[in-house]
Amino acid sequence: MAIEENTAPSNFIQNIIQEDLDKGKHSAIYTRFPPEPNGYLHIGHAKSICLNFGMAKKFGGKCNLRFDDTNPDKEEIEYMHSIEEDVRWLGFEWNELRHASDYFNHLYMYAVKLIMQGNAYVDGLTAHEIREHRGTLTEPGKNSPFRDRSVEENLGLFQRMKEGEFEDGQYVLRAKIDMASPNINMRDPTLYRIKRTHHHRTGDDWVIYPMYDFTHALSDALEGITHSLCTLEFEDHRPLYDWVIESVGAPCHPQQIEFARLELQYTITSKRKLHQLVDEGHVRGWDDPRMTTISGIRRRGYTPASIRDFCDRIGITKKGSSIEMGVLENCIREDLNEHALRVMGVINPLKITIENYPDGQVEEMEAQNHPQKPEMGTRTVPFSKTLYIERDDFMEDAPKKFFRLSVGREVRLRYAYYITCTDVVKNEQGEVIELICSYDPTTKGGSSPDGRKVKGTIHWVSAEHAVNAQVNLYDRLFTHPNPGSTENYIEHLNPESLIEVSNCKLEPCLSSADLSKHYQFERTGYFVLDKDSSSEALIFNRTSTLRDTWAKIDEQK
RNA sequence: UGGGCCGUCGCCAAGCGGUAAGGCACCAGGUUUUGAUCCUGGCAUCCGGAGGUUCGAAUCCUCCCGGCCCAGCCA
Repeated sequence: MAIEENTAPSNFIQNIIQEDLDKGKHSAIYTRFPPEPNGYLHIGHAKSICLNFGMAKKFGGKCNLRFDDTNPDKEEIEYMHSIEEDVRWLGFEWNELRHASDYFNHLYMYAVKLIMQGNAYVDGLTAHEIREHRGTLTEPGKNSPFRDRSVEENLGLFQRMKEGEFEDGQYVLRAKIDMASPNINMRDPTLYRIKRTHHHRTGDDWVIYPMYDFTHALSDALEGITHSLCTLEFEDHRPLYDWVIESVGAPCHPQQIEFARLELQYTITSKRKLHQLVDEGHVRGWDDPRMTTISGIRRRGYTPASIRDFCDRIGITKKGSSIEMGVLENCIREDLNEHALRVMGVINPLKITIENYPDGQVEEMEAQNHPQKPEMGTRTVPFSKTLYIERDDFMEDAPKKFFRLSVGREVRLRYAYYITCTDVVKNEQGEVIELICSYDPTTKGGSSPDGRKVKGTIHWVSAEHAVNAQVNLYDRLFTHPNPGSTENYIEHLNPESLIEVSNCKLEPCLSSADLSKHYQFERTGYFVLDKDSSSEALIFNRTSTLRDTWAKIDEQK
């Protein structure tokens, strides 16, 4: 843990904060993570969470969790709960939990102040007309005919907007800035709109709701935020952010700093598209283990530490970039290699009978829970005449480099005996359904007194003692490295992103697995119990495979 | 094309005028009762390109090339 906290490389935001602290601009820093509660958090949010909470932690400052709940059309309580759960799961605790809606009264008064100063006006143009007046990227906009209403008239109209005298869309409050600004955000942006929607927190108290640019800047200022960290697309909004704060004379002026959002190859990190995957049933919910939502990743078996490590490794810059999946996979493998209990599980069973092993005999073989960590202890695994091994560990016409089982070849059964395959049993279709083997009784525990070597060691499970389970094998959700950039990303869904395998044979101790334990099924991958699992029907999710150099060699042929 | 931002190894990323960190990936070898782990070594004479300033530039200046973002009463 202590090591983890110190591995994050420096980044430009950290440098700015350090400098502000050194120069005495601030005595302590205050950040915030401000999601809109309109969906579940994803891996991209994790980057922002780790940055905001991480900077506060590093410099002994504070960080708030604030729900940016100014658009009741899209927001729900359910999302707020999931967001809180996800932030906590990642290992962070907020200083205060706030909502932009906490400030609705305050915000309204600031708006009135702007009007009185002549910095805002009520516009009666329709949305369509406002768009036409805005101009284009290369042409300046035109002033609204209502731009020069008197302060009194604006005040009256704005109050009547608040009191619900008008229809939705009939009027908006706009900042009076500059319709000819080369920055389109400064062409008299909308500050308030009329929206008769029930708000999940303020109920029907309001029929006017403040817009993001107005709300966000002032919420930051009201909370005493020192560094307002957001993503690159808000760069053009910074002049407006500053304008709002300066114009209302807010108590402090937080510094907005933008960084690049996370792009992860072969996935999607857009709330809208994640919504579509869920709504159209392409996945089984927000927490489907194939989703890169925090809840999906959690169900898949990723650990909070591995996600924090990932966020540290990818860095913070202003450069648009796309991270390879391998980085994320490496993070979880590194963590799980360290902490996961080793067990044996056969995903695709092939029966073997050891003909020279006594009928009915059962031996308890001692196995280590972690070969590099004796302190993690040992367990016993029952061994008998009839076993299951992995189908892939047998090959009829095996090449020389194949270190596993084939007729006439000897391998080691992990923690048990050396066995040699003597015969193959096939069904009418010619498929191998059973192997006949013999064992060497002098090799108990897996080493031979004569010192002879075997190249391969394979895992196994005693047939009569095995527990049955369903195992879900996951692969990347998309076959395209950047599905979000394609015309129709749905077309690029990976049809093999989930393979459910039933009747897997696991060693007995797995019957007492629980959600908190991570396992390595030796030689096949890291697994975790699924939340839908029950003692009658065990279900495991594959978090990740192990690195597989054999597969790589095999592929090259 | 008006404005804003960005360009250092396949993917990330340090570097802030003194002569290219690190991680992932990849390659080669060693250890190993997981073809896992672990260990060792290799992997940019070069920093989008061209000029210029300087004893000295990825770092400063000029021009050019390429990419991303902005015209919601979304955030």
